Amino acid sequence: MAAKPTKAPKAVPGALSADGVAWTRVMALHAQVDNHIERVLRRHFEFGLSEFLALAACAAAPDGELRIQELATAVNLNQSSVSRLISRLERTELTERRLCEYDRRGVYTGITERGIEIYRQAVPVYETALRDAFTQARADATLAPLADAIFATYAD
Amino acid sequence: MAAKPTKAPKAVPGALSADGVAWTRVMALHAQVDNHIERVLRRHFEFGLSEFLALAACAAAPDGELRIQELATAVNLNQSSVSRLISRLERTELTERRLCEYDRRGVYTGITERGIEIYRQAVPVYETALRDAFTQARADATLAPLADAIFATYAD
DNA sequence: CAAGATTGATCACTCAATCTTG
DNA sequence: CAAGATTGAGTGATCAATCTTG
Repeated sequence: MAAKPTKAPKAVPGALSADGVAWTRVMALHAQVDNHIERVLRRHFEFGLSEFLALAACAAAPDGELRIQELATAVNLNQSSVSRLISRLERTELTERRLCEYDRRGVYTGITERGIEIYRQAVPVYETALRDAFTQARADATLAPLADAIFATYAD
Repeated sequence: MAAKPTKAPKAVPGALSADGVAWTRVMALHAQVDNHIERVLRRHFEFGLSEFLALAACAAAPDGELRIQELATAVNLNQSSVSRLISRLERTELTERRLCEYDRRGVYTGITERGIEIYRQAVPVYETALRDAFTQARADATLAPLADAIFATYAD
């Protein structure tokens, strides 16, 4: 979004701005990495990325439990989607619904012992899939600089 | 648990690496921007982001036409999804199927005059939605540095 | 048989409506 | 009435299978 000094935008009708092009790269990178992680997770477990993120969020929370709204933020989905997501996780005993005593409208989604065990197995699979996907993406000259920038931004 | 009150109590078995955290930010940013653009496009037109990207790809191609595989790369979807995508675009006369004379297995998806007109109207809507989404995302301290890095990477 | 495209079945996500509780 | 969660209906994306052509 930084102002570009002395470059006139292309007058070609239908041409995207520099920012538009940048976002196009982000979408491409995201699609590639996301698809790869999704496939790898489903190949090894009985769930995909949304379920993994939900388990991760619960595992990191106090008492291993979170409410629908909190989970929605953590997995980037809405209430409705999360309600169905935790129904899937519950079917395989990875999480369980716990009633909230102080506000009976609320429902806690708590990760089970089995859920913790499976999640721990999934973490290294996820991390490996992520690294592999990025290695693959770096082969694309248009994506390599973006891949580098992302990790550099959050390198501690 | 919690036997060490010192530093790094997050050395828990289920903790994500720095790269893992970085990708979490990317997913959050992508979800927010993607959702916003999708909603804005559908509010103004009769299609969403995938259709917009397909129109953009065709508009930028020689003769305004592309084959399924090329479109699949441009919009980050597979053959099957693109086949249905162009069926939708065809229903509203934004594109048309053109047979390939030299390889009758192939099919060209060509943007129509009407498609070009609508696409030109959509570009500024898309660009504005993109900027608005990023402005919103920058309000989140964990996403701001990523937002900056993305545009800086392609600002040449 | 391989490559390109389409179709049937299935699934995850979304919106809108509904139900319950504060 | 507002907030939190769930459910019904509809859509877009995917896999696998199929059809056609090289």
